[in-house]
Amino acid sequence: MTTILQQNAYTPQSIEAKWQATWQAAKLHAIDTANPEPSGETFYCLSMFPYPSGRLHMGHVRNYTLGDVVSRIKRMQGYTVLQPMGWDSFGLPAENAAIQRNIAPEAWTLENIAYMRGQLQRLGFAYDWSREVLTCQDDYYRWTQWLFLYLYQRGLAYKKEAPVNWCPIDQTVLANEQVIDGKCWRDGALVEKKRLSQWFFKTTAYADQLLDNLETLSGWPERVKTMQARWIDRSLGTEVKFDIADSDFAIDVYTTRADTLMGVTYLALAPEHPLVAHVTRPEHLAAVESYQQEAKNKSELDRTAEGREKTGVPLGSYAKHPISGKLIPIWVADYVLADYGTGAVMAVAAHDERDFEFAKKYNLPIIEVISAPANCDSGDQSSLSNDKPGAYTDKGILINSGDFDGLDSDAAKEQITQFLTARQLGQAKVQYRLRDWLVSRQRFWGAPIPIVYCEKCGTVAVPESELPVKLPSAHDVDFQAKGKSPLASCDAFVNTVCPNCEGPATRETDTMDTFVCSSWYYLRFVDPHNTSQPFDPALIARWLPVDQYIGGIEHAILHLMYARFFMMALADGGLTGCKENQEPFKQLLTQGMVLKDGAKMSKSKGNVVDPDEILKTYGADTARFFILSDSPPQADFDWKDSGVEGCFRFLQRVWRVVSDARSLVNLSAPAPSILDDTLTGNQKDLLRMTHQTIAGISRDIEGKTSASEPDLNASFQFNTVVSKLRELVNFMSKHAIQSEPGSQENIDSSCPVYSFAVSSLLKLLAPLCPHISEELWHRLGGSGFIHEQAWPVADPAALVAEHATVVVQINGKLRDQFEVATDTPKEALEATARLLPKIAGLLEKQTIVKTIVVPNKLVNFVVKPI
RNA sequence: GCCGGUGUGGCGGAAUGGUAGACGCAUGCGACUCAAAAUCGCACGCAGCAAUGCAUGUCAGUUCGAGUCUGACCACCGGCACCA
Repeated sequence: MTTILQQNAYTPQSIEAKWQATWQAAKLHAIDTANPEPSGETFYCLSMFPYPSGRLHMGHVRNYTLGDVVSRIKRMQGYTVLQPMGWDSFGLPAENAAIQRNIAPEAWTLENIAYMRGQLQRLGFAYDWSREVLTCQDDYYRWTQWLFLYLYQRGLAYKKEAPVNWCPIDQTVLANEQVIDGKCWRDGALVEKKRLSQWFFKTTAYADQLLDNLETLSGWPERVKTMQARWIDRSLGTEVKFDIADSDFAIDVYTTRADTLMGVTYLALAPEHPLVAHVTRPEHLAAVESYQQEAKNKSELDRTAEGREKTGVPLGSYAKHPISGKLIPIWVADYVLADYGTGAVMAVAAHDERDFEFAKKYNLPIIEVISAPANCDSGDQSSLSNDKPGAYTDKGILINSGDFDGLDSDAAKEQITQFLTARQLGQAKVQYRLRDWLVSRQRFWGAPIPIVYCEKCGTVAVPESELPVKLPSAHDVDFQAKGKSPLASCDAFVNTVCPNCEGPATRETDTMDTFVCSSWYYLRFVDPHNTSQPFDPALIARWLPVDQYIGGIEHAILHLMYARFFMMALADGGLTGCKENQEPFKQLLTQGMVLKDGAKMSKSKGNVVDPDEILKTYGADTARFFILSDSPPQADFDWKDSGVEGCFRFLQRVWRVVSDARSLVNLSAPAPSILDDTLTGNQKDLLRMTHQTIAGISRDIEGKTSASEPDLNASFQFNTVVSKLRELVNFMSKHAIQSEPGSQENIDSSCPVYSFAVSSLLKLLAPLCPHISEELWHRLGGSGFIHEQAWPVADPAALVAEHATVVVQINGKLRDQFEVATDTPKEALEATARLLPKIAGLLEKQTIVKTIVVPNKLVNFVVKPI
């Protein structure tokens, strides 16, 4: 039995648990993706699923609150909303726990998931838990393996030996995208280069599509698109072949400046270039080899350090210029990167800063072939001086270039490329910075790569019927195996029979990068229990792309590009329902970080806020309300304990304002009309205020659009939603009294206007604070769940105020103001303004040049002295 | 260096080209209370007793009117960086 006292106090903990259980029992958030409501449109709202690290942090709370509010609003607006949740549950920390604490990775992972799932439930998120997926379970990773084979069969997965990034701490290779400033993205260890045979996904096959499609993603933040574009970095240039004198070899170089071809004075090869060994003159061999060794010993970071002095040694051999036939010395220099272009460059010292620096240092000739256009006075016009401070790198007019003299750079690029192509000395070439995605990992806790090596048949794909290739038990592997996958230590796993010839064979022992698992989870959520295929393409056609995706900016390149690659590759095989369905995420919101008192939360600083503590003290509604309040979602959010207090106070006020009047409020009463003349002035004011709040909040959640330049990035302005809810509650608590009749000043709580205000408030608050609004809704006798109610719609007639404050300006400066009835004619406004004593005084001895009148807003007198 | 973003009180932040600082936090004063907490009320950009003046990173421009539009610059944050 609850006592009167308890009924009157706001005790979030008991309310929240009760409603969470009730909603779950009523399957309020479960949907059938195969049969969405016939009437409603679908809306797929997805937050990036978490890695089960142990417990939620405030970044999760912010991410998932944003997604939950969007989902709940869309549902009230009539959409069939899919909001699933799952776990990105393969990964290294589980393995480290196994090593350090002797817990099996699976046990550690499942324990964390159980705890974190409980936290998500206590926060009241409206997930359809029947769709939960764990990427580490074989009913999921069997399809990750299936998709690997799908890519393999389409030539998009291949194995090759290549210099790869090796992290000495994680004891595994890394993708290019996982190396930041030469260091491992996870632990900051200096990455080493190793030559290994590894599996790659051919992301470069989609380089153009990944780049070009960015333009269609109008719902993505500009900075994410820019980051991806620069990562892919397409450049259009020319490959030029240089024959080597007295040799059968030729060196291909890549250049974007074919117009400078006649200015080439040497060639430079990367130390790793395979031809170095073949074209070095015997007398130079010792010096070249020692230079190569030196380069090898330097770390990636050292080699690319900013402002480093360029070095190199000559090979003693010469190349023939493809047009002039002149002999050009060949050098090896470590400023040339082995893995961009052809690993060799034609050096044009006069027009490239790096080549210029190198030529100066080693006294190589500098030939100017581009002069600044005549109408451009920036460049140094005096020709061939030896003491130029630097290279002229802009476009210009060709000189010293024989038949090409006088052309401008753009025309020259084209004509020189044509000239070379006709003689088979070169060709136009597109070059990307993007590399193929290295997906092999020498780790245990990941999806095994479903490949078998047979002595007779070679590399053989595991047949679909034999999937999943299951991970062995953690007891049977040695996690400490250095430099190779722990799976290689498990004979029972390694030794198998060839699916082709049934002869002895061994399994691939590497597992897949966990980013492979997370590249397709948004597809599985639509059809999570399918046992015959990863997902039904017909369902994908209906639900994809994800309407709203929400997550951290740290995935701007990694996850978001891999997922786009997957979707494109699947679209080409018809697995996404139709070929056009090739982008996974229509709208993307990248939320800012959660800070504490202006600083990044970190364990070492001891300023981490634990969501559990907040839940215990204030409840989920307060936590949700606060994290939505102070900053727009894209900006960083500063967690302040006093701010949480303020939000808790606010919800207590809502509780009081609503429940004080609960016997008088009638939620089923029809909404009063603003035209009803029996309403008092104050009642009309509250009615207008309520409609204005509905209109304002509805606008804030649709994203900003200005008439002149629609901002297509829908931004959810939940911080201003919070402000508007506070204003409405302020207004209500100021004007409401409890059934004290006869007062004209205040609003009787029993009047229909008050009931309307209360029901609107609860509906507007429901997506943000689902528990308190549900509780109050029921206490006031509302029918059904509040989350099933229709989103309120503002009455345009009630948005017009009765009075307007008109501002009077003189020469644009504010001088006075007055109140008038709305829509008072211009002439009357001007006349009234002139007669204001203050204005009249100021207008003396002035000539009015012009008067601007904006109805309901202002009167501006433009004056000058007589 | 290149690319992107952001600059508004003590703080987080509001402002369809039309009253800059909504809403909140912090602070101060007052009411209630034996007292405290809670709650409620008032004040709160800067200078000034006031009238008033000055204020949205800086400098120009457009406009009757600019935080908002245009141009140049500065600062900070983020991404990439010897990419030929």
